Amino acid sequence: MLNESPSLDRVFHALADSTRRAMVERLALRPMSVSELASPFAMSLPAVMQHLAVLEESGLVRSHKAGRVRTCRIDTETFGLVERWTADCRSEWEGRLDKLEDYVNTLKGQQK
Amino acid sequence: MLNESPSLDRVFHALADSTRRAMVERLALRPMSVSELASPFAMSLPAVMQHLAVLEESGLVRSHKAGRVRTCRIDTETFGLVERWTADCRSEWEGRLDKLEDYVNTLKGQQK
DNA sequence: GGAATACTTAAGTGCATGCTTAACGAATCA
DNA sequence: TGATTCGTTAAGCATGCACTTAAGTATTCC
Repeated sequence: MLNESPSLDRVFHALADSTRRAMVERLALRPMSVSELASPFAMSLPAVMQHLAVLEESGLVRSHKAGRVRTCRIDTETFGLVERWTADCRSEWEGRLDKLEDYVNTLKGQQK
Repeated sequence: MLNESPSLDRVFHALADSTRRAMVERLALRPMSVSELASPFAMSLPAVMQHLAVLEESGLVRSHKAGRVRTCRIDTETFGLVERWTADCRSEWEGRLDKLEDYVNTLKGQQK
């Protein structure tokens, strides 16, 4: 299993906060400005900016500024990191279960 | 999108630490005792126990004790939570891109 | 029974995280 | 030009996290 720990640390940590996940869910609907993104959250704008910084450092979100407006969008490529890691773990485990099943079947065959 | 925040918080937080991810990767190979699980890590056993507690509370790992040995195994069902959430975000986003593409194609058609 | 094994609990420490308020900067509008 | 809007920076604070060491508690082995 390939070890991309530093970025996986960042990605999972970014997603471990429900405010940040809600921000990602909002940005999955469409790109939006910082203040529009912030509007449903009962916290100060600097707090939202800090969450946004965490999301950007993780690679889950990108943004660019035009005039005084910063527009944010999600970057689905980074979601691939998460999906790949979990799928790798799962397939390793399920492959093992299959081999175990084969082994049990072999034993059953020998008993006859 | 269904909001399973409390458990998603726990699951993502559990996976945000490289030691805990390495523990999960080890347990994906096969179930093992606490001390075997702990053996490759350069930290005290209590530290490993604390990581294990986080993993168990998240539902990613289960364990049971027989005699003085506690055996740990991963629970792939909980991985489904992660996979579902990320897939939901991705499909929401990609659905939007498709609709945008349709719209662009409509405009192109109108130009002719 | 006594020693070794396999965990478990408790308490403490230093650093990271998630906020806050209070300014400040820069683009747009009247 | 002056006011407003949109975002940014800085500083501070309470809480949480990832460890540590030290001292337990059951089991199993000899």
